[in-house]
Amino acid sequence: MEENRGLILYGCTLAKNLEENLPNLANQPDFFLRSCDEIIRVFSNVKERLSREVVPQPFDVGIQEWLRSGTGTNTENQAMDLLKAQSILGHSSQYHDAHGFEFIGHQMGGERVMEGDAQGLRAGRGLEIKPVDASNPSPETSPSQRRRKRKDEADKIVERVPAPQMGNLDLPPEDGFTWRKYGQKEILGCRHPRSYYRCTHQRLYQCPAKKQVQRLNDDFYTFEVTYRGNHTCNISSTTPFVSVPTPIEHGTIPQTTTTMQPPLSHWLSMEIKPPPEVEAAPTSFDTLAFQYPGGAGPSSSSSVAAGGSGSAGPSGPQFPVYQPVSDLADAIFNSGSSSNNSMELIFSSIDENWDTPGEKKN
DNA sequence: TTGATTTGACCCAT
DNA sequence: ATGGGTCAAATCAA
Repeated sequence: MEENRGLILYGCTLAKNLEENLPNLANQPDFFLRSCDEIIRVFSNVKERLSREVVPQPFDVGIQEWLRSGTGTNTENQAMDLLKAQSILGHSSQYHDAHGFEFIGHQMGGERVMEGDAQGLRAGRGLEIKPVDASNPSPETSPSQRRRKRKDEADKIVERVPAPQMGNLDLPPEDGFTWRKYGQKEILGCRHPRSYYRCTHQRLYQCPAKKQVQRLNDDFYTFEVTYRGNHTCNISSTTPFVSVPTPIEHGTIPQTTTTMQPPLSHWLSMEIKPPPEVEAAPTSFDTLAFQYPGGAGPSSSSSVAAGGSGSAGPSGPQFPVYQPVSDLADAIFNSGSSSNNSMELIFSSIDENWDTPGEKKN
């Protein structure tokens, strides 16, 4: 099952890369085809594997269980899964991020830590996630409650993530959601100002998610990101199918199976090495390589993730058994190269076809 | 024109 | 009284 997860993540990653580079592929149909073939190969592999496994429950439920148990704060597990996936597919690969960090995932006393070999280790930095109290997942909902946040320390998750090492160092780490900055303050005892963000879709969807971003006093290259509230908007800027650590997800099963995004800065920052046959393609696979948001990558200059999207649908991660690749390809072809929402289009298209009968949408 | 960012002011918890 | 979180007008950028 771990291997399957890695394969799926790898497939999604390839699709994401393809989506991000659609504008560059207009004149390279051959490379586009090869990329599609690779995606097809990955998902076909998953399909075969799943079909061989005995699944004692409906497939989509199994996937949701899998997502619930295997994601969330386990970005390092995703890293290892992706590594395994490439191994399964016969790709020689090492697991590096865009800065050449070699990731080592391990667990320390309940706290999950992802360490990089270079500066990350030097600074004792890593992915640090502190779910505080899952039993009280009450997102802020009304203006009258907004001043009570300080009391409600339970409703937050604190992460430490590495800052971009190149490009605009002031950009906060990407986490897969789109955020709108609404404030910045100098904080007593803090060398750097604290920035306040809320979900871009706060108004449209009454999404209460917020985050604070602050550099550490003693490590300019590390952000401490505090998440509060739970996304209800179902709209993310990047890859679907993965869960982000939010208070509501710790402990109880969320009422809505809103698919959350991981701190994508972590697994998006991991370079996916091209498979040999793709490397040999006329166009280097490097054009599809991940680039760190805020660095030289395709990210927008804003504080948030670049275009692309990947709504997983409000009824939770639906996963295809049949037709996924053809639908994906159709969506890509129909989305147009200039669309910023092509992935959203893709996955909404997929959702339409993969919705399990009986499950209702929001 | 529209959406995002900046920044000073305001409000509330401590 | 003070500090942290948010608001909202002004400004910027696409």
